[in-house]
Amino acid sequence: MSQTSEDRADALFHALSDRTRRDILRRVLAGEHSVSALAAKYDMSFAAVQKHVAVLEKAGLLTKRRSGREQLASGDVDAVRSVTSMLDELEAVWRGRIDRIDALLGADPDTTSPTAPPSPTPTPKEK
Amino acid sequence: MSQTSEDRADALFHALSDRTRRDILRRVLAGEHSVSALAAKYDMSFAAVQKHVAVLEKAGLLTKRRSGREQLASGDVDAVRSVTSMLDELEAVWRGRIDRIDALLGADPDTTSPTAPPSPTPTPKEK
DNA sequence: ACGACATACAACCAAACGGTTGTATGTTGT
DNA sequence: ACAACATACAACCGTTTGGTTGTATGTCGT
Repeated sequence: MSQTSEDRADALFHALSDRTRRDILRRVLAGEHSVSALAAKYDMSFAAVQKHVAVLEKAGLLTKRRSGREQLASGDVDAVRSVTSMLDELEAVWRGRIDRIDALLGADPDTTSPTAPPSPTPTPKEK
Repeated sequence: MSQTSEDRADALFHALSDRTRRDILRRVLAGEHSVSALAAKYDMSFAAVQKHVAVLEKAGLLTKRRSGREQLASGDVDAVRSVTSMLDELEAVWRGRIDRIDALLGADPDTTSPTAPPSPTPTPKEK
């Protein structure tokens, strides 16, 4: 029921734990790519790549947009940033200042990030 | 055989993809804990927790140090930072600043042209 | 209308994962 | 010496993962 931040973290880190998916993510962060354009880059079946794209999409790391018969995928940099902030939280624990573990989901105002755009809360989704 | 950076990324993200392991990592980043002290915190067998610790150790996220009959684990914040820098690299790709990353991508100048901002933003980077 | 293309999805399979119990080995305190 | 503790590790088991092939549906160009 409750979409805990841990559920989301599970999905994000799991999605990032495969090198093909990380590579796909790099490409779609650089620009839109259709699923078949992506599939052409890898030595595996189209269906396999399609599954990888689906994993990334469910984790919120990319979004798809239909254009005719193609499905164009683009990376969501905010999701990447949300992972970064989870790691920053770990680093904060290391420094000894355990702010509030449950503040990990968002609303973390005092983030000393050099390029901090005002888009904290990642896309809420269900699983 | 030297493990490639992708192998290392696989291990790091996989290690972080389990919530119990993330919780263990938080604890050992805050301070040293013996394996049995960690195991006492979770509703699972000692062996299960021991396996989680081993996964974190193989990924380089924690190190163990023997003290008598106990094995004291502490988190390695540098490993956490290395993950952060991987994500920063992804964000750099998103910004269009593909420094030497296209070499990692395989250097296929094919579908790369969509959103290419010619903005030479002198944002500082660290890795 | 039709064929080639783009995607979606089900069924299947081997391997890896996350857990268990059991056993072995070393360490500490009495 | 010995019992309790701390750890390591093997064997096993059900589920998930990452891949395959096959089939179905929708879209574009001619």
